[in-house]
Amino acid sequence: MYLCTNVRKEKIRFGYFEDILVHLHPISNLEGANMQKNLVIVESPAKAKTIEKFLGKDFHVLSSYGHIRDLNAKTLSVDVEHGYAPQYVVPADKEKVVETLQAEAKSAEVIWLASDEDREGEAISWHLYEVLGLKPENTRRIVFHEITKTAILHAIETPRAIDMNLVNAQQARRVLDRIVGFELSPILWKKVRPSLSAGRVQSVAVRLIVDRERAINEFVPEPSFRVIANFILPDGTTILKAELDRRLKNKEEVYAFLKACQSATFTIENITRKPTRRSPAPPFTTSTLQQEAALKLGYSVSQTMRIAQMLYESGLITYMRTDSFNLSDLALGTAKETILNTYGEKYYKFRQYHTKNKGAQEAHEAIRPTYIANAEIKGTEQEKRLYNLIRKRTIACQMADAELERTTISVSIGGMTERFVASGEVVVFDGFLQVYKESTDDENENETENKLLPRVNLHEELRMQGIVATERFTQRPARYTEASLVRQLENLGIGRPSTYAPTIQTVLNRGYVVKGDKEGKERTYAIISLSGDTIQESSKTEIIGADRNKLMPTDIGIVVNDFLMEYFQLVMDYNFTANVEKELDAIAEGEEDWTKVIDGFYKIFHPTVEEAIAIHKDHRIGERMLGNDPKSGKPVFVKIGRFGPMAQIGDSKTDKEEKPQFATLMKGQSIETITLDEALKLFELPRTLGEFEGKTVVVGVGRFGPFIRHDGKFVSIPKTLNPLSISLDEAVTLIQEKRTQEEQRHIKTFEEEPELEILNGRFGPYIAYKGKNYKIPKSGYTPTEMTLEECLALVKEAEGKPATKRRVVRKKK
DNA sequence: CAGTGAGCGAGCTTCCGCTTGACTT
Repeated sequence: MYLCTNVRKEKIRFGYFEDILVHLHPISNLEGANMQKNLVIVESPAKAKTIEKFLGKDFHVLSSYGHIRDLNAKTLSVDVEHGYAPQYVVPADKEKVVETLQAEAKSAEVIWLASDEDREGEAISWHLYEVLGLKPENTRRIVFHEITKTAILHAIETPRAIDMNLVNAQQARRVLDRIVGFELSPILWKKVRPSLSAGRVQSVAVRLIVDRERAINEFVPEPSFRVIANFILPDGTTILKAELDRRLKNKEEVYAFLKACQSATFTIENITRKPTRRSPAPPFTTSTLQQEAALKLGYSVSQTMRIAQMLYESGLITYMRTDSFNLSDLALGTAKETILNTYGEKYYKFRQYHTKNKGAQEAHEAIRPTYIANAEIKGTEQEKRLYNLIRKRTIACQMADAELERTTISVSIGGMTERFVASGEVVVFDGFLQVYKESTDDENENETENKLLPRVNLHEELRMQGIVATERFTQRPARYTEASLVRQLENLGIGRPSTYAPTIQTVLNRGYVVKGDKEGKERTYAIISLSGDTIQESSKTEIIGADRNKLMPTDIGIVVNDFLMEYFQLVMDYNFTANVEKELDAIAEGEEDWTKVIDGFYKIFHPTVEEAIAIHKDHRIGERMLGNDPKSGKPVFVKIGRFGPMAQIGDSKTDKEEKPQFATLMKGQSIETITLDEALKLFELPRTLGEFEGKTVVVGVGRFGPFIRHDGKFVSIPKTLNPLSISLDEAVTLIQEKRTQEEQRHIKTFEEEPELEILNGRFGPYIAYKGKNYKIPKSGYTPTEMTLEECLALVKEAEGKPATKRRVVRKKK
């Protein structure tokens, strides 16, 4: 137990763990005939399997499956009054692993703790040491950065002690995250909604998305005119397209400029050729793999990780949760060989990439194929595609630069200072581009790039064919995708490779963020063109701001974010994690005591928690007062209700006489932006539109959006119609449409067997029988002419087969 | 599939980082 109290560097060096080294048996002693019992413990079972092959039969290699001990999941488990002492327990799902390891350790001569060489890995070794009740004399701590025979044998020859400073840095990290998460979350349960959560990583992830959405809302596009001219070269046929070297501010400027051009002479004023180079991107880390797999293959972050895990378990790639650019000497060698064999010497270049964070200890390699020469793998189509991506990126990073030539032609306009400029890029030597080109999520990739320019001569006079000035607008900031959010988190040093995908899942699960589409708006823009002697103006429309599969904050996300921003700036600061990391590094260096670091934080943090609870004693977070109801004079406000954002007239706390009225906000409305008038309209629902066929037609909003009720049946109102202003005629049309759809749904029924029907569904005709649905094969059947026997035969056939495999959606709690 | 929301209030929820399976609803 004294191990987790303040241990200074000196104490470590000459203390408890030094004994482990002091009492080491010489290695040679281990090689005796009956002393083959070495137990090596690593973190991952796949790694265990590989290493066991390298070490031979004297070594048994087992896996701890990550951490084996943690703070109790149900309670704070940090004694904030007594030195922040953590209470660790072995979680239920780890009991079996611990049992196995304990039994094996008992009968082993020497136990080698071989968890990763980073903060978490060091802590895993220490927990193993404690939980398994290991003895200093026969326990050794070893580390290796790559899984190769030489690296592992070298590690075995150079064991060290457990680094308690590093362990303490991990304990500080763990305790801090627990305190932040478990002190903030309960405030949200009370003030906003049960089961919500806040934390050092997830709350900042939500903040990024909220901030971005606000920047988008506040963005005002600024127009300007982009001017492009077409010139005819002296040969009379070839066209040179060039853009004016500045944008024109407004129509007046455009007209003035085009008028001046009518009589101007255009001359080739300058031609420059500049060689440029492009270098390959470094090999993949978790976050860059996630980005490229999203851009090139369309995989979600979690999909990429699931597929990569399969490849890793099959021994095809190295570990997929890493932030290291490092490649083993072996990998560098085989990459070289592959490139020389396939592309030749000209294409090879040795490169070493350095991991960005300087203090980082490289626990793993970059993500690469285990055997780089291996171009074809067995597996699913998805696995093959991801493998190819990884392989190409790995090979490309050891290839020569691409050499390009950039040509710029400038055309002077008689008597003016502006120039028309055409630029093009030609690949002189493709180098790494032959294998891999990095993708970009920049939507305005310039179309004028990468084009071959026609041959022109200096001082040549050109004939102007036409000039077109098109109104363009500055672009709003882009919404985050899963992958671009991960990239931003990594840039800020927030989160780890193993948590990027789960963090996104958490903020989605809590309802802070949704992944979805946004419809664009139409915008008109002006085009002013000069052709021959005439200047013409026209206008066109374009759709702007449309988005697919982007992350957007919900009302709950915004309300929670604003609350956290108001009271817990320290934790919400984009630099908070980076600052914490500095402290953790100091602890790892033995310069700081971990409990003192935590105390420094807690003394600032905890009072803000108390303050937030006190101030918000009888006020819920996120309520916004809109004004008073003109009819009753009662207050109208919006807030987060049990079922999401809602509006309310009257307050039960001040008004004991009458029950308040409630109305759910409609899709697209937000607590932040809704006006009093818009909110009051919501209370007009449900509204009776009139009668149809002697029955009332009512419009309302339910759990699944706006609907019309008539004769006990419901019809959804499509997005194109506004439920607040829908007319009786429109409603009747919808009811009739639904009826014809219903009729078409029933293709065929059978008198003999009323339980069996042939129906028309979203995916075409199918058989419905006793509550289950059965597919009708595409060929060989005409649904309208099928007999009952044929149908029953298909049902029987389907029953015989095992149920179609279903994808596991999510573990339900 | 479909109009919910207080009131009296038990007992529950939650963090971040390591790592893989196991439920077939």
